[in-house]
Amino acid sequence: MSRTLVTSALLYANGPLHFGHIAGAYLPADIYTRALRMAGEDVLAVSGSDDHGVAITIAAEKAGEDYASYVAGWNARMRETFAALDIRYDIVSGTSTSPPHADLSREFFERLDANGYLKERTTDQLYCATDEMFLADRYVQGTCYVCGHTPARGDECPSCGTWIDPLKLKEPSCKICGTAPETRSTTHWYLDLPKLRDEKIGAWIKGHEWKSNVAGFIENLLEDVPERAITRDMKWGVSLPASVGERGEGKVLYVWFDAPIGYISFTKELMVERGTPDAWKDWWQSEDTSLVHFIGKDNIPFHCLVFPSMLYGAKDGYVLPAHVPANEFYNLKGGKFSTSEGNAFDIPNFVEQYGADVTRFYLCSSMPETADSEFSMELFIQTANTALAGTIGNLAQRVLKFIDKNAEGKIPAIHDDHRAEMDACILNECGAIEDPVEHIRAFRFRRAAEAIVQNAAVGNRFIDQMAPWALRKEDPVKGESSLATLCEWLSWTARWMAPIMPTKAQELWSMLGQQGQVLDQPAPGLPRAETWRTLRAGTPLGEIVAMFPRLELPETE
RNA sequence: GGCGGUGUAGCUCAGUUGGUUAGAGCAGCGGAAUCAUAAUCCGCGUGUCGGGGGUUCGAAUCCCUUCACCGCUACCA
Repeated sequence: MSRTLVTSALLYANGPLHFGHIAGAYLPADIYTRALRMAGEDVLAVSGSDDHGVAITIAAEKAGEDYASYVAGWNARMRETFAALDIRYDIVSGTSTSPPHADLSREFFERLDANGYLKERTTDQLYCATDEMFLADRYVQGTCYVCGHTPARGDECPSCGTWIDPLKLKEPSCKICGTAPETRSTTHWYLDLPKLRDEKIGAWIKGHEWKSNVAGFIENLLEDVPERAITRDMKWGVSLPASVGERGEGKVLYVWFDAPIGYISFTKELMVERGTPDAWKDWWQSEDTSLVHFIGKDNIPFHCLVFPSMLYGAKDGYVLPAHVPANEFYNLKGGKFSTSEGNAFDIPNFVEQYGADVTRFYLCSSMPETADSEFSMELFIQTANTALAGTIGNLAQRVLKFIDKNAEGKIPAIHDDHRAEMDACILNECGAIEDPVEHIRAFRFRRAAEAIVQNAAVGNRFIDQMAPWALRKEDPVKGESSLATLCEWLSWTARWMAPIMPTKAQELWSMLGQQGQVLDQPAPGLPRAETWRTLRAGTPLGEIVAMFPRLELPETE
């Protein structure tokens, strides 16, 4: 049986999730997972936090917290945000807490080494004796040796644009404590990406079909692939395997190396919890698995080149990604989402005010699929009121209330005399019908959201055309048939909505008097005249509520 | 500086491997209907596809150039 393994980019644990992350990597993964599951497929969804790296240690020290609790704090915030938005994974873990992670990461190191893909190299680097650490370029400043500008960062001079070699910087100082660093030599391991590219990954990338916005990016990436260091001189991280001996002392795996391995570690962790410790191999080392990485465009090099290189280089039967549906960036109108500037919404707060499904729908319909896009409060409110309250919510309301008043609150029967006419009208004459799940499978999320609304509009045309309020007097039996048809349509609407708006879909499902969870229903696909009617006449409706209350633009905007 | 992206109707965006009169949603204008959360339905767009040049029988779609805005610049994740 084929399986789909869905991953969402691990959140770097030094800040909260904002809508850019959500629209880029998490919401699409959740929608995709739900849609495939409705279609009866076996799906595993994995995500979590990326906990290592210098940025985190510095931020934690600034905050006066130890690394582990600092990271745990952001991880907890991430879970809250997922809960608020109803984004679900089979496991959300963290690279510093997942039990199998350190060993598995070391195993990757050893296998890559044994297979000849690692190189050891000694270089000089700046070392701060006060902070007891080698300084990354961005943590050094000094005077530019080309133009004399001060301060110049360790990587680039803001004045003349020269690429700075930190070792040549005049009067270098540590950005953290301000003291002058010294030069020390250190040994590191490098991943031989050029070799991996030439052996396999280059051809694989060229032969693979990528999303259009990904394709261009990685092609020219291939031209100039560097060997990349995969170790660092610091304490916070995964220590090197014992097999490298004392040369590995005081060193850890570089954060980008261990981070993607987290996807595998978390899967292992989950399978251990489930009592099937070997089952992770069915997902990671089976030809039947379709591996899908949801990421933002900043992660394209890692997920299309580096991580596949690692998976291949381990030579342990790992699958390579089938799809990397990277999104572009989602900006806040007039700027970008930034945690530091306070122009990022507090998501749980936002959701409490406007509702999870409305938020999910708007993010889905404005997702940066092919180009950067933006979040606008005005458009959010407008979308909620026109597409959701107006087209979908109102369809449910006008049909169900009418039945409540005029048809005893039970699903009416379709009469044989009218069946053909009604089917032809709603299935063929009231407008094009699209299957949202089909779009979701193709990673066309915006189109999927649009399709749901379009299908609801078909229902609105049908009711306007049939005018059951007039038929009630002229031809009551036909009126009932039209209402029966509309109830069927609403049940399809609920199922079409489910992956994107699970809670609202369930609400509609219950209003129709249906039992169980709408997400447990098979994905509906497109209705066909012979088989599309499934409701039982006489079923009493549930309590009728307004699905999408109209929203107003806040004054403060 | 380098690399990359974007620039299509008032707004947000689609435009597949170049090909009939360049599309959607929202907003706007006109009309119909009144079951419904003043929610629905119908009709209405002469857009220099940022500017300029080129390739082609034919380009928003390929090439060159130019302007504007944006992102990244790899011991940053």
